[in-house]
Amino acid sequence: MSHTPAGIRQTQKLRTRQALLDAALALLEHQSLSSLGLREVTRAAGVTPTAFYRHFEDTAALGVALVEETLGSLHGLIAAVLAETGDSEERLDRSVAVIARHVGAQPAHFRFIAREQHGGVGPVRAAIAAQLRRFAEEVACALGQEPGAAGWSEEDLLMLGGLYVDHMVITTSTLLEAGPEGEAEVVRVARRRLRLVTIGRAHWLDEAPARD
Amino acid sequence: MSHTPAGIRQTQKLRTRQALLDAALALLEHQSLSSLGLREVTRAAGVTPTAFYRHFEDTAALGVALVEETLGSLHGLIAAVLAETGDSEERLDRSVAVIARHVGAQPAHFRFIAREQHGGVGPVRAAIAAQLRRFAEEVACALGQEPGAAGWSEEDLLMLGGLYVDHMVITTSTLLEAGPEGEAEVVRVARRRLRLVTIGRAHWLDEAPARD
DNA sequence: CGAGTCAGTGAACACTCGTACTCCGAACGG
DNA sequence: CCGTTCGGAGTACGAGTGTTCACTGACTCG
Repeated sequence: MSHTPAGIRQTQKLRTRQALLDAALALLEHQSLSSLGLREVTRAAGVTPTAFYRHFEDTAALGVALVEETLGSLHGLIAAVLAETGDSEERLDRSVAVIARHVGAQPAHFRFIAREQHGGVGPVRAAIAAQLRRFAEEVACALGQEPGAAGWSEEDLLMLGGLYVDHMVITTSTLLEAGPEGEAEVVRVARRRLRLVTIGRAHWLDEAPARD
Repeated sequence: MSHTPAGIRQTQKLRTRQALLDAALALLEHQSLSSLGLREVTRAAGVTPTAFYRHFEDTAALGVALVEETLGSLHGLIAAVLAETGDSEERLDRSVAVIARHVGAQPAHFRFIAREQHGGVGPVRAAIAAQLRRFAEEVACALGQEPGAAGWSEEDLLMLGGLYVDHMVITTSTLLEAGPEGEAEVVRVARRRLRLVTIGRAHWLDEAPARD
């Protein structure tokens, strides 16, 4: 339903495109994008190397597509979690839980992001940085609408949003390293860290100098 | 002076070994370790591919050596900075300044660390993680000896040390992305973030629940 | 001095890689 | 219905890869 105006042709095209993306993601579990071969991907996807060019110009372009696939659908989700009612403590726990659940559900996607955030492929780095900046802005916006944010400058809100987002990223990669059995401990420490930040937030206006 | 018991032979060996490390580091500026070719390195170092095996088993082993070279000499430095007298604000500014100076002095080394921290080469990831864990422990130890740390559990000190270390890493990679001209702004934001953490630290015992 | 060690050489191995061709045949649009 | 479009197959090429092997010659040490 909804709008699927595509014919059989475009459907098949999208199908193989997705096969390429999936195959690449599976291969990227144990290596990084810069060492991923075009042929390697097509072999795993069950297509000929030449077919790759019908969908992506580079493996770099494929990487950018993977970034969109992973992070593109996450926007708004954080804002939604932060917008729910409850005190700081509750919202904090919920946020961490949401992250842990997402990472547990699609580990390969987040491993890819963590790996390529500082990886060797420029366009992919840029795509990830752009998405994370958007996240930071969204978080800052959500924080700005809380009552506790009165008196905060826009710059400090962005700083705080970036802080939260960076910690989100760190937490995901720590979760991936820890594996399922270490998840509980990682979540526990992550919550403590965020709690400390929250406490600092509550006293920010009392003690932070106006300017430097 | 000191102890250089090595003959001409071992000296030359160490010289080419260093040439390999330097060449690799230069090449790693624009790519990641997993895509770094053995031949590529030897070519840049002015040696034949076979000579590589006299020094390293893998490119992975070379990566581990690079980790040691970059982070091995940094231990104690942080503790020294933190041990200096002055209030939190001063120590905080000094720490950030030290980081900025080191990153500015040897950007390639830190770019390598940031890139391979979550990169595709397992042994290198492990080596970096081990070094960072040591840093976190050292920071925790230094913090524990301050008067303000009275009443803190060892676990919370480690949590805080890890928080500082992770932020150190984030700051370095942000500095690298920003380049020399953006350094001042990055340092400014980094200081603010640390200040927020410090404020949270000051009120931690008042508001943090005992256990979860 | 002379035997032994060993860092580095050079050639050859069997691959994999990205890319440029031509060609096929099913889906498309007038 | 028929000509066109186009996703994908197949083949081939040159370049680059990691690794092995026998070898050389300068340094080391008894």
